[in-house]
Amino acid sequence: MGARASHYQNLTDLPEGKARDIYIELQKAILSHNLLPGVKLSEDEVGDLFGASRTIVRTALQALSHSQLVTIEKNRGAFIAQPSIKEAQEVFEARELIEPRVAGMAAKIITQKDIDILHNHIVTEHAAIAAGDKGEALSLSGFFHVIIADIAEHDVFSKIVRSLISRSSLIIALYWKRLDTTCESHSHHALLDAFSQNDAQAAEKIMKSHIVDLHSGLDLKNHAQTKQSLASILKK
Amino acid sequence: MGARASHYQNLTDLPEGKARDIYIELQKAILSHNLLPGVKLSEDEVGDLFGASRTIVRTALQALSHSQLVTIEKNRGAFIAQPSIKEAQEVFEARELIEPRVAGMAAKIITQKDIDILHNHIVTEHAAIAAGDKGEALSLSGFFHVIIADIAEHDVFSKIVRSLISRSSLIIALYWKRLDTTCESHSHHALLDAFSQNDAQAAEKIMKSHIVDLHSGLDLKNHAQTKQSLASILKK
DNA sequence: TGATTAAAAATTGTATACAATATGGAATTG
DNA sequence: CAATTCCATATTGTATACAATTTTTAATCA
Repeated sequence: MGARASHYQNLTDLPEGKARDIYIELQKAILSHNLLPGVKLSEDEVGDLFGASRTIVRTALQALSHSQLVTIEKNRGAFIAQPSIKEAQEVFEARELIEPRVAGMAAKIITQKDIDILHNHIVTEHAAIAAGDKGEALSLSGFFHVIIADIAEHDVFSKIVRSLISRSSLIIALYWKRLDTTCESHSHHALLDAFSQNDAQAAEKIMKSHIVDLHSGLDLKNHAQTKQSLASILKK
Repeated sequence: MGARASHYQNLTDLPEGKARDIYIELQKAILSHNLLPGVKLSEDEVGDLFGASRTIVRTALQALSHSQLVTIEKNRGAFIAQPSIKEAQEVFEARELIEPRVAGMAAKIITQKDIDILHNHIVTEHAAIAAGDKGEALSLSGFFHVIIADIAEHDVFSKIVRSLISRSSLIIALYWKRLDTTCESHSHHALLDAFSQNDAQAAEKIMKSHIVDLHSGLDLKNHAQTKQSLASILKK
C-alpha cells in the first residue's frame, strides 16, 4: 500500500502542495479507469472537489497534459486524453523496445528486498482480481512495470516507462478486447523467477514477449472510435 | 530556416499564445547555449522581457520544467537545469537504444524531399561553423536528429528523442571536453548516404556509433561540478 | 417542425493584489 | 574581526476579479 502510494507520487515532478495532490488523485482515477477517456475536467468542478482555487487546479491540469494523460484545448478546457489507434501502436512499440532492456538492467542488480516487494505486489494484484476490483487490478499490473523500472535505477528510462505505462492505461480503456486478464499474472511470475536468478537475458526475453502479448490484446482495427462516444455517455 | 523554426515549435504541446512564444524563445536560448545551466529565470525579469504577466511566464516555465530544461524549486524559482553526471550517462544510454531504431525506421520510408531537407540542414550547419557561431552550430546538429525522428513518423519516439536531445544540449554545455566538433558532420554525412539507399541496417549502425562517439566526447569523471559555479559567475 | 439567430449563462484566459517565503545587508554580540 | 540576529527588500505562491470565448438556451422566421 505504502509502496504503491509512493509510486503514484513519483510520477510527477510537481513540488509538494495541493497541485501535486490533485495531480496524484486525478492520475489515480485515470489509471484505475474511474475517469474514462474523453471526460471533461472542468476547472471549477475539480477546484470545488479538492477545495482549491483555479490557479492550483490549472497547475495540476497542465502537468497532467504534459504527461499526456489529459488534453487541453484552448478556450475549451481539459479532457481525459483519447489516444488514437496510431498512438496506441506507437506506445506499445516503444514499450517493446525499452522495457525489455530495463528488465535486463533490473535483473542484474535486483536485491532480495526488491524481489519481496514485487512478490507482495503480485499478491495484492491477485487480491484485487479476486475482489472483482478490475480497475485496481489493472492499475496494479501497470505499476508492476514501474517498480521494475525503479529497480533498474535508471531515472531516464524510468520516467519514460512511467509515461508509457500511464498512457497504456488509457489505451487499454479504449481498445482492450480480451475479457480475461489472468494471463498477465503468469508473465509477471515468470519475470520474478528470472529476477531471482539474476538472469538478465531471460528477464529481457520474458518482458519482450509479455509486452507483445499485451499489444496483441488490443483491438486496433480502424473502426472509428465508437468507444469515444461511450465515454461521453458514461460521463452524464 | 522555416524548417528550423517549426522544429522549435513542435517541441512543446502548449497551445498557441504568448506562453508558447516564451517557451520557444527560452528553449532556443538554452539549446544554443546563450542561457547556461544554473542561470536563474526570474518571473518578473522574463515577464518584462516579453511583455507578459507572471501568469503567462509561469505557464511557460512550468512547461520548460516538464521538459526538464528548467528546474523549479519551491519558493525559490526557476533555474536552467544542471543535469548530473549520472543523468548525463543515462540520457546517452537512452539515446543509444532509441535513436538507432528510429534511424532505421526513417531509412525505410524516407523520401527524396526529406533527404534534401537533411542535406540543406547540413549545409546550414557548416555555414554556422564557418561563421564561428558555435552555439547555433550545436543547436543545429541536435536538430538534425530531431528531423530524422520526424521522418520516421513515430510521434512517441519523436517526442522522446526531442526530449533527450534537448537535455543533451545542457549536458554538452556542462561536460563537453572536445574542442573540435567537425567529426560530427562526418557521421551526419554517412547517415545521409545510408538514408539515400534506404539502408535501414546501415543507418541504425551509423547512428549507434555516432551517439557512442558523442557520449565519449563527454567528461563524466566525478570532479564535483566546477562548471556549476562557472555558470553562476557568467550570470552576473 | 426545423433551422437560424440572438441573447444569456457558463467556462476558460489573463492580470493583478495580497500572502508567504527567501534573500541580502545592517546592526549586534562575542 | 567573525559570526549571528534581525529587519527591509525582493521574489514566489495563491486567490480573485475581470475579459474573452464558448456553450447553452430561447426566440424568431421560413
